Amino acid sequence: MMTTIKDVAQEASVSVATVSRVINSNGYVNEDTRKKVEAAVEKLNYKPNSVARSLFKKESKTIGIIVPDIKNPYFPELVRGVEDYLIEKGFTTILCNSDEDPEKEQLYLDVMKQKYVDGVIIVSNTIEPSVINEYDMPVVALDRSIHKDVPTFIINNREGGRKATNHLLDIGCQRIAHIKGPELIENAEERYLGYMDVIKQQDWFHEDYVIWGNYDQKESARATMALLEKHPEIDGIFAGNDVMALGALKAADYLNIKVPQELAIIGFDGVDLTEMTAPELSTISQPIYQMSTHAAEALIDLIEGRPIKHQENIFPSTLIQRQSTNSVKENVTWLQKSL
Amino acid sequence: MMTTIKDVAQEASVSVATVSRVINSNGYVNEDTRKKVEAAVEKLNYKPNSVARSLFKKESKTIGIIVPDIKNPYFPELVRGVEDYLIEKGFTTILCNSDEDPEKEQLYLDVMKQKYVDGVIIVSNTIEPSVINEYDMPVVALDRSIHKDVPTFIINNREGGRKATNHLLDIGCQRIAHIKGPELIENAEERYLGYMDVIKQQDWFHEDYVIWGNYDQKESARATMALLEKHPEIDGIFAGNDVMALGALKAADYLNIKVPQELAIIGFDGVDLTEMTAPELSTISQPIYQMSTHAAEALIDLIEGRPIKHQENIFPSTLIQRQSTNSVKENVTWLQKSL
DNA sequence: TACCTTTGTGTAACCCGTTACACATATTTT
DNA sequence: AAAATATGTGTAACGGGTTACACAAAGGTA
Repeated sequence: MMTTIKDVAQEASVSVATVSRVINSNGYVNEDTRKKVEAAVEKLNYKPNSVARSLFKKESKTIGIIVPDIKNPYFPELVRGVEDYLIEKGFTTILCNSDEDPEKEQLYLDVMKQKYVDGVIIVSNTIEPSVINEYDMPVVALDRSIHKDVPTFIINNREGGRKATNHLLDIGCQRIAHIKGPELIENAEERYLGYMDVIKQQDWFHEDYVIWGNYDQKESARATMALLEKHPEIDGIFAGNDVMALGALKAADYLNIKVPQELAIIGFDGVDLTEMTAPELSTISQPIYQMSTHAAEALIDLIEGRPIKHQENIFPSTLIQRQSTNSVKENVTWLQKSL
Repeated sequence: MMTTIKDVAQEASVSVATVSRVINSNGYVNEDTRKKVEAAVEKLNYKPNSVARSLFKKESKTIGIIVPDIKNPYFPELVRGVEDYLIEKGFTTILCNSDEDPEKEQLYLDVMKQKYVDGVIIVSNTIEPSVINEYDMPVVALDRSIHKDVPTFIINNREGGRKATNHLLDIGCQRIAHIKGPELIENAEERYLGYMDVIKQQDWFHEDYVIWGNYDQKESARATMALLEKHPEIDGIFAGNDVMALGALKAADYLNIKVPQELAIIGFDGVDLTEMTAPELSTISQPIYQMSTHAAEALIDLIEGRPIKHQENIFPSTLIQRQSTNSVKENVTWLQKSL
């Protein structure tokens, strides 16, 4: 059915070893022989069988990426960056949704190990470093750090938290609340600490001003409703991610509080969503695509035995000011720009 | 390094054939022997090497899914449905972003063929049926049909288009425009035809009322701006997908047109996004997750040689009415429900 | 000229499972 | 009791590549 290396060898009247040498460009091959073989390959439309090659070489030109849930708007861009980079380098990408469940993570790692997957990019805060060790595969951590021995690609979340909070102060907010992400997720904690760094010097700070949104829009909206009803003095909200910021926007809309005139809102991550709403959402933007291609690049370096330049790669975040933190609703949006 | 079937055989003092019989539960194995082998497997923590198995069996327990772009909000849910179903059945999922480029599609198919990928789920309107034929792999088409010989999982887009348009009429719209998706995409054409089915009987219909949004928010917003400025009589818009509906919402906001009081907007697809905006977006919802698990199920049936029940699987769409098509802004949202 | 190195190619072992086939013993069937 | 069938297990070929090793011929060096 499929043409094999034997067929090509026969067609070109050489041995399989020679064919192998030609297609892999290694060892000595006479110029005439090479041409004969290439002609045979062409004629028979031969494509080497990756599985056979994998078996011998103990590699698969495949990597896995484990994310909590591809439906979370942060991850498609991340995955896209990884996949784009890898296909370019001749690798295919296996997608795994872990739901932050350590058992699922291990199941995926088991399967991948058995398939000789060459390496894994992991977004996780539940996985134990010892587990990774056990599998003895190249691993890099993306968006969330796992252990100092695992090359890590993240942004400075704490500084981002400070940027967001300072921005709200800069535009004149007097009482700033924070919607915090899940307790177990390190980046949520860091963003919160960034907020605290700035806010703890303010004499008006009140512990009620930190609410809990679980990186979920609906929970965030409910919590924001409760907050705004109890503390109508709040005039600025820094949400730990964009989805929660949209929840806050929702709550404000429901309570007929005008954004940004009466309440300024800023999110975190810079997902595409933030440009889609009205008002458009200010955010601390992560270079998601860049981070992911760099992580993929590092993984390939690990796989191919090259030294990793930096174990810890911290990318800069960028404040993007849009309508949700403008005191006058007249800043330039993409819609205006394009007219 | 890794334990192999030989190690297990030695540990249990049996042949490799017997070990293979035990782990695959086929052929005759004495109860005592089985236990001995199982103990050895346990003791050595043996996991069979999938690559060796693949080589012999010419199968890989891996499938591919080709989507235009995982960043498009419609696809994460689709991919999630497929992945969830397949991991359950012991298959892993390779993700491919084609950007609707036939060359990329072929590149992915080449790679997958070489890796003995067992089957492919394709979302494409560019791929030629002859190409699929060439590869001789199990294929199902999802969201977009390819050819009548390829099992297809879609919704009735034309009927959905009619539903959307009729809904706008039902709530009292007098002049209804349509934002059409890309010309080459069949489902965009169908939704447009559904709109026409309803609208062509109206004496007020004007060809200007159909504008072109390319399934893109920004293009849609621009086109809508132009439309509303030229035709202020428009009081209802049916957008060919949710992202374009958000573009229309954006345009309305920019022109200070109140939604839904002055302009009703309805989208198509039912992606999560539609619940996130304020106002929440009415939409013709697709059972995305269901469709994708059914497609995955059919693919497995094909792979394992079972007959496919239906070549063409058309799922029902559902009208979801939310704030963007309510003449009074008081319908129940998830935020209210949860209070 | 004798010896060494480089070039060129084939044979066969190897990667690690699966299974056809052979063979032996146990259980039924007639 | 003989024949037929079911049960249990091992040997070795196989899948389709890669590469160590052997060997031969050509080119270079002293």
